[in-house]
Amino acid sequence: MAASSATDPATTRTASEGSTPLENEVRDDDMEHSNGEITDIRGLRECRLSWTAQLHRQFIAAVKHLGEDKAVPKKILGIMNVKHLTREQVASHLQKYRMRQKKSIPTASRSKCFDQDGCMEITDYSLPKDDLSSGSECMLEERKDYPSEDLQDLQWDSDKQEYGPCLWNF
DNA sequence: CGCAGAATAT
DNA sequence: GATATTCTGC
Repeated sequence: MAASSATDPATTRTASEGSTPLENEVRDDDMEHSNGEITDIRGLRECRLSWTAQLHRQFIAAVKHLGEDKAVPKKILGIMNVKHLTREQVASHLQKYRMRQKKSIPTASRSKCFDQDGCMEITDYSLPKDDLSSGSECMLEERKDYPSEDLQDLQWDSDKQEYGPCLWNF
């Protein structure tokens, strides 16, 4: 458990973020080799997108608007209108999102209902427009009157999830 | 050939 | 467990 994986994912930017804090230039390409040398730096690629609750909301809102069954990465991407962010990133997250539904619903069906990880109910699905540059505006209105059946996503992470200038390095 | 989905790897 | 990457099907 020495776990030195002090990733510290949440504290992306809290208060001040004026001075380019991270400069990712580390391209450690050291593959593992069966020599006596330590080369375990692999796996330490911190460049993963942190899906914050705010980002989640835009994702969820887009999915809800399109329809869970019709929501495809490209459309979600377009509706979210987040400058960076690739289709793969949305697709990857979409998998997780869908996986959660498939596991939550058929499992309990409607018996236990109370989750285990303390999912907090989000009653505010607004589309706050993150960044915009082109005239791509999305007028989406969200209501919280979904069928109470799909109540699962989101995990209110402490209080770091203040939304603002989403700036992940690319 | 691009996109979406699942499978797999990190 | 979460996200990225890879592979396959369409």
